[in-house]
Amino acid sequence: MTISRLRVRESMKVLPDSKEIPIPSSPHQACEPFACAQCGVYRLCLPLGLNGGDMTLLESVVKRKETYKRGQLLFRAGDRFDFIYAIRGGSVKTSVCTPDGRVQITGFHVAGELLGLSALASGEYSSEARALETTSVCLVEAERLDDLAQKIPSLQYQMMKIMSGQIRQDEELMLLLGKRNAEERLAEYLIGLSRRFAARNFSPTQFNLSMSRGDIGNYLGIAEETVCRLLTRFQNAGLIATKRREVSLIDLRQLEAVARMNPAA
Amino acid sequence: MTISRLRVRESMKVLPDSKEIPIPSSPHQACEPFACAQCGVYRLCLPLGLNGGDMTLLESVVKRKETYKRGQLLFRAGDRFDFIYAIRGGSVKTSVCTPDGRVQITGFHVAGELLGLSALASGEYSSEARALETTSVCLVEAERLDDLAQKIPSLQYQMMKIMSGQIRQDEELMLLLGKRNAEERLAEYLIGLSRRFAARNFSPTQFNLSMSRGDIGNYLGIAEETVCRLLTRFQNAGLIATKRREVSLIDLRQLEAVARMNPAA
DNA sequence: GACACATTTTGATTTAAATCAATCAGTGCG
DNA sequence: CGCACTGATTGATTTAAATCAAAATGTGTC
Repeated sequence: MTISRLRVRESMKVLPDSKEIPIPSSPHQACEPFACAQCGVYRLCLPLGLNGGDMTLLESVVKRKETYKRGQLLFRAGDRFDFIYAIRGGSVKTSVCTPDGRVQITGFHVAGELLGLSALASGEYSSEARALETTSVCLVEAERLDDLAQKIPSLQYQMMKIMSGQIRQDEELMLLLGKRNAEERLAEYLIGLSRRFAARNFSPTQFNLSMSRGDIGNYLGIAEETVCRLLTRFQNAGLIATKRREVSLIDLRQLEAVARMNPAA
Repeated sequence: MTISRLRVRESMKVLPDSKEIPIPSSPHQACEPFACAQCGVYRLCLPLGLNGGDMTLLESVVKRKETYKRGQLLFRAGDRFDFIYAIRGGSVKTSVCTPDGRVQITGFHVAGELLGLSALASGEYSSEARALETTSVCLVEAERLDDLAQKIPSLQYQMMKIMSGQIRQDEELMLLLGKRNAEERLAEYLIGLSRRFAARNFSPTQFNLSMSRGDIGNYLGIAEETVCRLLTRFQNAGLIATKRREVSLIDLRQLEAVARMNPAA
């Protein structure tokens, strides 16, 4: 009795990704100490009205500031939960995988975003995080988080808000993975990137993808080849222009029509 | 230039679900007041070591205890965030949808689970929740949540843990939607239900599905017909037995092999 | 600069699952 | 009871996207 046809599809194979450096025993150079208040992204990573005193308190638990190079791991699934990571610059992908090695990328993260929140429940990271390019982060010691939250009441609330936002974002991704075709997924993806860049005062119509076509496909639940074909199709239709990892969104309105998600904009 | 073929697939259509009662202007009977400490599921909905005093405090903000009948809405996406819902008994489905009306069910929830957490970030619910059968819930006023958290330090931490757990669970669903075939999805689904029932001291091998085949398919990102076909296939293979919504898991080990997720277990 | 290697692109073919189309239980009701 | 209705099941056919295959384009390194 064969339940399964036992054929292994491409999408189910492990990403080889030979570019990935195995395990960095210890991350790279530590940055010079500096104040959160002077950080360009602190508003994003802690979007709360901390007063001066609280800020100092916060700084006291920001343990280290480190940089990772392309392909390096920040943490892996199963690692003990030691730190919350706040991205200062660069970009990171997070992914989960099945015991048999299939990988699903669950997010691409840029400056101002927090990593490692899902580890709170169990004390170990449930996903892995890997730098897509040279990336610098701040680390907040998990152990001192409780302390800190006690001393800064608004902090815990803010963190809950961030987690709540994460849940909402995950709901969107589920909707995308479950109910949208390949074309809509990719259009939606480009629009989403555009919005995030806009929120960070980068150009919303012209940007550089730090992730490969394979990563995009994996994230969107479609094959790498399909990503290429669709990009070509969008380009031929005059919606975008691409040159390798450089993308220009030419007709955002039409792109939104393809994504069929945000009627107005 | 046709970007999209513009064909509307079944999976993209709105669920008609004519059984669903439009909007219950006000929910049904309110239960008699009672103590959380005596609630059969309080350990599940607040898995924390509250001492006597804290428990009393908690009870003071549990606003109402209500029941909903099959098909009734607890809340809708866009509604103002007024309450966190804790399920005492019955079951609820939550879903999100696109502006053009496609629906993705994001979870089925049973006794001891909290609903509405993703509303924290924006102040309005991002998903809708609908009772699958007669369901009773406790409501915690959102406004008094801050207060309460201040007074019971461990509560906020526990809520963060719950949210963290939700994020983890969503990651699993993304993996399932993005990287697993129909057979694996359904097998995994049955196993997941089994575990949840086991955790609540119900039979892990024999249970009643409160959701329709259509709901299961929607949740798993596969067509209703595919759900039926696979259930038949599993049955023919001697893995399960089904009679309408009654399911028996006969060979859990083999079922796990099909899901190919939890090697040991 | 040329070799090795990684990434992207394009084309041909296959396939898992969707859609289309009946039919078959259960359930409730006048 | 028999009629209407919802939900579940099974079969036939179509299709979107995967897989297989190959070439083209970049990138880094010694």
